[in-house]
Amino acid sequence: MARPKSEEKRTQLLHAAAEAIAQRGVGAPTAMISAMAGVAEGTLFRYFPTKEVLFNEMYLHIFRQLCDATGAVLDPSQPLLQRAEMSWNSYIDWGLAHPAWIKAVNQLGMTDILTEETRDIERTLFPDVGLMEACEKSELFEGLNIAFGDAMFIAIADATLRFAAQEPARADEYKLSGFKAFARIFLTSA
Amino acid sequence: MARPKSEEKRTQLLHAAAEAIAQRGVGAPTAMISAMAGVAEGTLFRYFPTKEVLFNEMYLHIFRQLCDATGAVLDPSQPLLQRAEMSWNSYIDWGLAHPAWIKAVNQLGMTDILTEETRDIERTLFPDVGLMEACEKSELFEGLNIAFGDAMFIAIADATLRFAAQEPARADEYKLSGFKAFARIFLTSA
Amino acid sequence: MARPKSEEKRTQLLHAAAEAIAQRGVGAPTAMISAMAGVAEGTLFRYFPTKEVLFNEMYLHIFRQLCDATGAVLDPSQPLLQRAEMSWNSYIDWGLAHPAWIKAVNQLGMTDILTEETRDIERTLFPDVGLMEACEKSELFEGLNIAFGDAMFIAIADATLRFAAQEPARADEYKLSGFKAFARIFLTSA
Amino acid sequence: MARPKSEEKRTQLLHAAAEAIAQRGVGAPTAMISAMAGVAEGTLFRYFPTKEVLFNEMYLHIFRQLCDATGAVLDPSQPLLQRAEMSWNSYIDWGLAHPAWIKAVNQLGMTDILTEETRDIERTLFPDVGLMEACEKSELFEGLNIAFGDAMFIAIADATLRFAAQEPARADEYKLSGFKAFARIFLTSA
DNA sequence: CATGAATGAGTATTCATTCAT
DNA sequence: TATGAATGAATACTCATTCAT
Repeated sequence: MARPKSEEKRTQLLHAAAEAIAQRGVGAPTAMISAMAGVAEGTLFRYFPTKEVLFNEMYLHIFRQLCDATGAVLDPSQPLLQRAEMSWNSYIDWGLAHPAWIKAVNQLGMTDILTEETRDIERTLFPDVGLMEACEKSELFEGLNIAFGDAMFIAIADATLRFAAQEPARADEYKLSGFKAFARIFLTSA
Repeated sequence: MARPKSEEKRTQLLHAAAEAIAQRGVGAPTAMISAMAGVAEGTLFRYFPTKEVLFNEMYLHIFRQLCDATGAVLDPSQPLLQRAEMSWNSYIDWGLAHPAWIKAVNQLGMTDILTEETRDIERTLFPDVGLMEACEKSELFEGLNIAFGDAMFIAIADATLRFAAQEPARADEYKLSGFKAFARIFLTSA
Repeated sequence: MARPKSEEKRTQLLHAAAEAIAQRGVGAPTAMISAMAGVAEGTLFRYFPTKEVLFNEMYLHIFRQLCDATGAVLDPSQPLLQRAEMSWNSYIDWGLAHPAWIKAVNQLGMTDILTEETRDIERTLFPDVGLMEACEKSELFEGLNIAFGDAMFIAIADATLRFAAQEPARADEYKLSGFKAFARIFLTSA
Repeated sequence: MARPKSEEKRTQLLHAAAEAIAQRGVGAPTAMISAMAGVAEGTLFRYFPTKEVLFNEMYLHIFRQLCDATGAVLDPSQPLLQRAEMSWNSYIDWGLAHPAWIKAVNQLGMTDILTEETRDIERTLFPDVGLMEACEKSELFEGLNIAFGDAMFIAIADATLRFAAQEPARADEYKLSGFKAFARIFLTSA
């Protein structure tokens, strides 16, 4: 269908929305978003029918980028440990490089603004680092939801990110320690 | 004095605020909060000068309760593993018993509404499960911020909580698996 | 009738009201006034049934003081010119000594808060400097409202006061020049 | 551009503000003002960011009109006496024709709502009737602020206006007597 | 009589959305 | 299609007044 004219403006709006949420929370006015995107107030609504739709699409847009960064480095021929570490490092690096986006996504994620549909798509998106399989095999997570592994990955990574962002000088140490901690969960032979 | 300001109303407002945030996010109207607390709109502002102050105090109030629950079970004579498990279980149990409060605290925690002062007090509050000491001794976290351990505890517990809350029938399994995973980080002999 | 207990509190409230209006205009909250008077919020309403009544009584109270100061110096045995000058000087001196009260009275005077009754009493209060008689006799004001003279006195004095207050160092010069100007109106032989 | 902001609406808001202040004082609600202007409540704030700004701009707008009326009749070739009388008459006529505006301006003028900037501009605006020069030359006002003359003009005119407005049938008599009184100050040969 | 907690109507301002240009 | 002026419902906070203590 007639996707509105400028794909560029769409992207600008998406990014502006993320930036605005990072700065002012989900209460950030649409007028602020359109201003940051360099378009008129009304234009925003030609690309997204409501603020909520904009936020949902923004969430997936950013999450997709995060997943791209995290998944791009996956080499199926490598063993789980290596793959996991590559992904971990990419995740942390991406997070450090895009603090506003991380903040926006985390903030939005706590909210009921995200629709069930968005949550469904989100689950689809996270790259298969091998944790689901590891989850299934692990006597620790036997029988539990296979997304539990990914959730741990993200939970620990986000905590790590917070400390790394606060002490940039030692970001690498946090990155490494965080991963080692994470690895112990999945890669320790009982 | 004419009538002392009612400690009960204060508490009702605090709890109403938590409930309201859980239901409608930080944009929840003060009118909704006062209604839920069973007081007049203006009364809220005799107890808390602004919405932000209310939210900050609410955050600490709830966090304090959470810490009380988590820390009450600590028995210094027990070894770290046991202490950690007791606290872990209390945390998860408390979280399952108060889903709205957990949601409110998490939501508020992502926000810039919390002042630096609130954050400072928060750090003071979390009970000493022994993770800071473990952090310092661990070769994993050597030299890093000693709050990293507590952060991991909370990050993993919150992730666990989310899954447990979603599948209440297996809450105990999640609780146990979550703890085992956490324990591997701190209690694995390298 | 049972005038409420403390005449002192009544006066404090009156003065506090004047001060509050000077500082914040007629929108000054009753709570501010009671605080400035050193009494509880509710106490104000035991002395004055409404804010408007308080303001009306305050207006007359202050105006009465002003008139006392202006009229006290009148010596009926002196000729008009001297009497007028004495009064003029007292008015200006009193105004310079009580800037907040002048401000409050002027501010309130422009407002519809003052009742017709208050206005009536006010007219009664201004001391008879002799201007009414001078008015009647003057071919200038023949047949016009005899209060016109007092109004001129006050109008010119207030303007003088504004300049004198702004340049306190030359207050005396303004006082003298203002009076001379005023005198030309009434005391010039056509 | 979508639609230019309407200069007409701006003016309507300005006039509505004056009318509202005349009727209800500076506490007049913005909702009342927008209603009187025939626009939506929110529209007011697209033209003036705050009520205070609106009031300041209104003050200057009205004062400018008053000055235009008063100054338009000035003919530099005429002697001071004639010029002053022309201006005086215009002032009184304008005031009688726009009682609400006069009331609004006087009310606002007593208030701290007017900024220092507004006061500065105001001083700039009053037409040069020749009183400043007369002030300088007069032995009466020698060395004093040259604005003293204008202040007297306005003070006496406003007092005159009040009486004239109250007895419209004799407005002309007040107008003439007021001017004669004023003239004695400046135009009496010592 | 004095107090100050409680009230709820009232107010300035914001903001998502619409629509005339 | 893009714009931004216009809208009015929604919201945080204030304040005169009441009344239980």
